[in-house]
Amino acid sequence: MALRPGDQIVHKAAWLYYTHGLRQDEIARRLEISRASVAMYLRKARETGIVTIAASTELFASDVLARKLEDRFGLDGVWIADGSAFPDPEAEIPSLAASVFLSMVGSGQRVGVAWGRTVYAIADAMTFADLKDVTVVQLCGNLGAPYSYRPDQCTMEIARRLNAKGLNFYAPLILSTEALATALRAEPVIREQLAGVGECDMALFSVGFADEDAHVVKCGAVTAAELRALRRQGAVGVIAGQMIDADGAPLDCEYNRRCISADLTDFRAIPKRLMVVQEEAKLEPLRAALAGRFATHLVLSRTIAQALIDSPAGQAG
Amino acid sequence: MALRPGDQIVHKAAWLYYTHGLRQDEIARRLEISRASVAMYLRKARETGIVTIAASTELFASDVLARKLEDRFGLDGVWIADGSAFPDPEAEIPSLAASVFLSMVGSGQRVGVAWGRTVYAIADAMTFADLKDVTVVQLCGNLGAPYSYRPDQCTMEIARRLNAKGLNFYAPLILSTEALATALRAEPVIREQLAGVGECDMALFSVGFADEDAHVVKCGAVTAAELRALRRQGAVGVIAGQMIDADGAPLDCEYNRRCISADLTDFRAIPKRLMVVQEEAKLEPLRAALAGRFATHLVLSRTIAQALIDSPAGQAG
DNA sequence: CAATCGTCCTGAATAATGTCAGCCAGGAGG
DNA sequence: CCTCCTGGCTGACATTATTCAGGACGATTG
Repeated sequence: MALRPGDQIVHKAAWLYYTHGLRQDEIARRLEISRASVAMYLRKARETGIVTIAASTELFASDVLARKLEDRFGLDGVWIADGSAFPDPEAEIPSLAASVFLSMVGSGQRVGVAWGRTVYAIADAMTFADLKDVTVVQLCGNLGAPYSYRPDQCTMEIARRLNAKGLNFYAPLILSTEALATALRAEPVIREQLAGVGECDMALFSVGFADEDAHVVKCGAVTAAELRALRRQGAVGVIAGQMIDADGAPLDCEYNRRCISADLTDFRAIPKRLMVVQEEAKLEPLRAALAGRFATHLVLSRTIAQALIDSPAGQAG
Repeated sequence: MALRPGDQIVHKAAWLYYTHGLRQDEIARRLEISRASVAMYLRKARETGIVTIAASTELFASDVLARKLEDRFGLDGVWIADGSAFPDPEAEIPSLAASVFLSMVGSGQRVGVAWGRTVYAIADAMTFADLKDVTVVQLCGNLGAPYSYRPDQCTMEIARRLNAKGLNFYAPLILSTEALATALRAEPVIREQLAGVGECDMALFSVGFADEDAHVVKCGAVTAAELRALRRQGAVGVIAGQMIDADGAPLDCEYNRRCISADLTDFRAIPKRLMVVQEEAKLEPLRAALAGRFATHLVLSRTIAQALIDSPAGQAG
């Protein structure tokens, strides 16, 4: 808590520049250092979250299509990335999602984080912030080692950016037998962590494919054949590692019972649940997730948003 | 909610510049406008809170003296302005307080605001922010017309800066008889507003002098003679227009009963209560306010903080 | 104790940004 | 139909910020 002496001057420069609007040369004079150092300190201040710069996401929320989606699916907020703020379309959804996320978290909160390529990209696009007393908890177990978007990495990276405490989950996502999964869930450390899900103020997650491209397949937790079987049983999407059917109900299957992850009923009790969908092809899982009312807030691309509106009303909303 | 077409381009420019880090000339090229316009839009975006720039207040909180005050008076946060971030010592406390305040409010919250020179100065120093669903409520009745720091002005100004809804109090602060005050308190509009105090998530206030310099005297609500009498009865400070004694208890006096303002017990039920003390001479009222546990968070100058530590332990902490 | 390394700093050149007088289009009023 | 006015935009220029090669200083090591 006590500032390192080297950081003090960074804070001071940042304060004078951003709060009082002094010019860099004035600051240099007052602090008796060179102008170049001031510029350097200011960059450091921005990079470490000593100063926070946030642009409004209003642009993406103020849109008829967004309003329609809110009404149709009973969502509290929808943001649509349409590539009109172009640079690098790949980066747009993650950085929009990161901004929306940051505008939703506040000091003192507890946020649950799932995992996946999308969540990792969001973590990566997130600016550093200087929040107080924030806890980031991992919503599901871990994948085997040599996989790049590991759940614990998502959690830790977001925690780092928010200047928050990260709570990792010390269990694999998928176990080989139901019995082992049950036993592990009963372990105090794990039970506590699972119970903690209900205390989150918000959640950040995406929805995954339930097909051969699913992360759980790619990382070897499930074979392609097993997944095809699950699909025949009705799996259409994956939320926090668990299979859901087209109505958004957790699939009653052996796979889900082998899975160590947030209970989806507890999950739905979290007041704010931000879902981010990046891939154009995820219409089916997305519809399932919405039918299951997993999200209260949604970030997606214009094309998939349009597809959602065009698709038949079905069981949702 | 639907952006005015003229604002859309401002949002877009702000997004590209601050979120994606493009240069102004790139943005100009993409948006097919001149670079000068981009610079102008960006200024507008900063001025209207489309982009928010906040510097950490850590510098002022990380200090042994602040820690000591927290321990001694059981406060959740203390910030000390010591003039080391110099420009214009007059402006330092208000802008620090404004930054602290902004870091404490979040979207969806309800904040109560008292009044006074200090609160007005804070409102004035506050940057514009782009919060959602915030309500700013006035904590006490209004003063007579031709006075410059009117409670309703404080409320409305802060509401304006936060992009929030302001709820004014349609009653005078002081009435001429107890009977009238009682009758007025029973009016539905007023009763509702008074009841609303308990629902606030945070409060912003200062503590006033209980002497001839008090605002209530200057603005003519109370005569100097009346105030001397109150002082003899034990009044040492003023919180939201009401007299408190050295122990921080509301003074049981006719004046307080004529006063339309937040019930101080309800007030203390607000979870976060930020008190700001600007004047060096306010040691006595400050001690009273702390003894009464009105504040959970405190912003003050180094000299008065030091005086507080040096003063005998008394009944506080 | 000198050599080596790393860190933090600076001056000067380069790049980016802020400003302002003036221009243009469109609306109101004569 | 012209004139004036307003608001929004621009080009050119002045100001301000960033960068980077190199220098100073202190710590570490052989």
